[in-house]
Amino acid sequence: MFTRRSCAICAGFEINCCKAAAPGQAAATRPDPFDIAQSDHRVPPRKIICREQDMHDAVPVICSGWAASVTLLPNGRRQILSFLLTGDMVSTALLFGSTPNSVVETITAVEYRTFRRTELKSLVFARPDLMDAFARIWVDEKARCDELIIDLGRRTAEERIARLILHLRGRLIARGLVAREAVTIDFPLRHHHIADAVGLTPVHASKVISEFRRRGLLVISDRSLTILDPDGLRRLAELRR
Amino acid sequence: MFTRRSCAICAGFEINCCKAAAPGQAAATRPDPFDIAQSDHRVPPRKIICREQDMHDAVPVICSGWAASVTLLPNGRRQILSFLLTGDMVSTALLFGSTPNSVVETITAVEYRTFRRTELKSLVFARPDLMDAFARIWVDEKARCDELIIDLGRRTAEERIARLILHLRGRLIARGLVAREAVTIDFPLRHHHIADAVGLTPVHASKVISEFRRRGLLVISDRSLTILDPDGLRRLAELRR
DNA sequence: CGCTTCATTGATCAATCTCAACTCGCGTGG
DNA sequence: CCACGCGAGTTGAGATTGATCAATGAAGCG
Repeated sequence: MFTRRSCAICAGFEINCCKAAAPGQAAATRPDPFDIAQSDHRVPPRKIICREQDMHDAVPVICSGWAASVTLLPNGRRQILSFLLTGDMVSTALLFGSTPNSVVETITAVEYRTFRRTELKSLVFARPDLMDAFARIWVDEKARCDELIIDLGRRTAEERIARLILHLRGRLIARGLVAREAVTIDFPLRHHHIADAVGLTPVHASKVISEFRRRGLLVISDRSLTILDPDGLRRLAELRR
Repeated sequence: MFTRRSCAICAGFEINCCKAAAPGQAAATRPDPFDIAQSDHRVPPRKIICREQDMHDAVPVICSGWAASVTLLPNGRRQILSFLLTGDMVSTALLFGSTPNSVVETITAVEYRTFRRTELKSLVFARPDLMDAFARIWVDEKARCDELIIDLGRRTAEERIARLILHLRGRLIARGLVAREAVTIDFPLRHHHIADAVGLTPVHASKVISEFRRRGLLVISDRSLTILDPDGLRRLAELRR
């Protein structure tokens, strides 16, 4: 079983079915987790966790590390639909047995835990409080989805990349995985991840990031990100011109 | 109260809370609809139905006509997140009181019906069968959202437009609003709607559509769409090169 | 040590945008 | 009834953004 610091904002914890969540700091404020089947996995970087078919009865939650949900097009192009961070459920739609047309790929080493879909579903449905927690996760997921549509449809390369970076940082902060005031944070994404997430080529992403560095906005190096000019970056991310 | 032919696949009917659904053809196969508050509205084309704030306690369902959920950017650009057709719920996330960052604009004249959020929510949650129906709607919505991300991120203007048209047609057919074999269908979208939906400028959308016409794939004119070469269009929509 | 992945940079190309001009149809008000 | 303005579609020219191709070097890893 994994040990983590961040169970308190994990999807599995909010829905209170993750056994790892109970023994630690959570015990005082929470009832015992529901006893539903779960299985734990450890995967190295750059591996595929689950393909379309594997998902029929399993709902995975990321316990640690970074992954991405990516769609592969017949012509070899890739689009990352979302990054999955520590504490993320892979997809809320899985609870209803929808077959995703994407694949989950690890970026760093990843620990994840899968729950039995049917069990998890009946548990969530049986309890309004769990359903509310679940709904919150779902609404978040949808909101990010909409944001990405706007980014891809109507924003420039610079704006997209600036926004991606700020959004990721925001999610990490919201999860308590990064201090709000931290200037430098772990950042395992390669340029090709960024490119695939915002609909650009790795070459162009590299050019934009280099330009950001040149302008003193941020530095990405050695698997870490340093935001030197948060306001400048935010201005860029919000609005062109 | 509105009269319609298509209640059988309306979101409001599936969740069985729309009073209009019961008296007609549905009575035989369905129990009486649940008695929750609803209010009916009629709006002319090119009007905004609901802004962000109006939505606090209302969940609208389109009874007839076409509308679009659109986001307005500070620099004047627009992105259509989804088209809303007869029978569509504006957004499943509304059930959970999420505030959308989009506005619903009518394209044709629209009739819609709003339900009280809290009532609808407790009704759906109380009954697993309704919840399943609701979940299906939600999963559909998310799937279309993901598709759009892929389109905007990784497909050309031609592919995007071809796919949009085929998808819309597919939805209309699935709803029984259009015969599967129909060659010409009602199509009230302006070029700027298409452009805003697939992240292009109206002029470029116009050029692509003209090119489609020149190649004998389809004709859009006089508020109707004729697909002359469905296979050619499908081939184009699937895969570049 | 050799291999692969990754980042960088420059040159050139292609897709799409911007700007502009023109047309058409429609509704409105004089 | 006509003039007018407006929204919409078309088309062309030129500008811009981002893609493609190619070469190079650095870093990680068996």
